[in-house]
Amino acid sequence: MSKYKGILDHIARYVELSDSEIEEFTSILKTTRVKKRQFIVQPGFVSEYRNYIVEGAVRVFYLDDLGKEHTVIIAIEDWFFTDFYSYIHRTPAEYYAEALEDSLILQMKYEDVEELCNRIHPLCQYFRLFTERSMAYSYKRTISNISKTSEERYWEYVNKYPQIANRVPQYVLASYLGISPESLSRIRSRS
Amino acid sequence: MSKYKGILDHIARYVELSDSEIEEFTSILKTTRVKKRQFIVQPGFVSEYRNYIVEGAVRVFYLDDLGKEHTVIIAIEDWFFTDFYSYIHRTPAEYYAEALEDSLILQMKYEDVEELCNRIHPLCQYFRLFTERSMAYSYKRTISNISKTSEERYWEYVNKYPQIANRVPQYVLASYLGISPESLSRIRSRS
DNA sequence: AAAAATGCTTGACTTTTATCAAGGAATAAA
DNA sequence: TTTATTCCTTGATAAAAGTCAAGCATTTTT
Repeated sequence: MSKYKGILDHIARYVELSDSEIEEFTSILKTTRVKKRQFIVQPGFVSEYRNYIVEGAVRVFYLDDLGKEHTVIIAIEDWFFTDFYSYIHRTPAEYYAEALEDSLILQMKYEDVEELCNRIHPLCQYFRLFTERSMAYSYKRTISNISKTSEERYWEYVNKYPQIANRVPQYVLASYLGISPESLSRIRSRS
Repeated sequence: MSKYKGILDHIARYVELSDSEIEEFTSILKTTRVKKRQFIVQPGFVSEYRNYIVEGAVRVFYLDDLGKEHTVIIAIEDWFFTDFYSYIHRTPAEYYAEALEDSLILQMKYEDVEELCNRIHPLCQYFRLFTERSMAYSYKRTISNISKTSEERYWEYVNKYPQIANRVPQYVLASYLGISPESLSRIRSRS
């Protein structure tokens, strides 16, 4: 099965592309394999790509002044990731993107995406609609962060993404939820 | 000066529309005046519109089971607001949008926006690019929420939006930052 | 101008979560 | 299979923030 099937299905959930448009789109995709613990994005370098995960798992995290990690994105198959601010504004990244497992990713360069979105209206629609949905989801996470207790956020995540919760290290999940690893361990033990 | 100037300038920051496209776009805008404390969106009703503030201030908040308010958006002139999840998925809203001041807003219906985005490529580009920027910003807020102390979040907000911090009630700002009103009062007093 | 409602502050106390430190379990490397 | 490394757990303590309650100040309403 083509390595493009996943991403093309993803697009097809929103818009219909002609065969030639599909061909144009797949032609900008760069296939990359990364090993566990490898960095795909690093502070100081512009995040050139939107990345789609065909197989594997990746996280995007921020390393603060005290050396603590704060995870913004935990992504598995069929998810996109990048340092979005860096990608869009063409400024040096502030985050790391790190492979949590050996992964196969598809990368599309900013300039190529913009060029295609200018030319291909349905593709522009796809990114618009998909980003709007991501935005709606992002508000939900914000509400969760400002209104729920650590314990509530943990169980909410486990219910929503049971497969991910068991797949990534606990300290990664803790740093995603804004909880110390010790506290997360205690939350899990009392129940 | 036209009440449309602000929103048209906003669009012009991203794309160029022809006169007829501008005409088509402005024709879907509904002008609404709301009084302070009036609700523009309420739980149970679908959030039909994307709302743009010409003059005034609005907040979007969630009322939890314990009766506590959690503010997701504080918006003033030249900002958009809606219950994004409800607006996009056409499901009943979970949030309130409440005018913090007497306000003048421009409302565009979901169906009209979709129809125009289908027909007018530059408008689709506008919403895509703008939403992507909102998304990049949203990640910053997430990082702030999971990695910073209440005090840091407060000063970060005051530095970023000094005019808003002095314009909205303190308990609104507290509920936006995920802090109790009492704690915010104490944070302000020690400095 | 008086009364009511709203918003802010402060104190005392409680709860939650973080921190520091040590040890154990599991996994990966030699 | 032994040794390292990584990850998780647990206990003791400290810090941060929330809660409850009362009072004051400001604005709005009558």
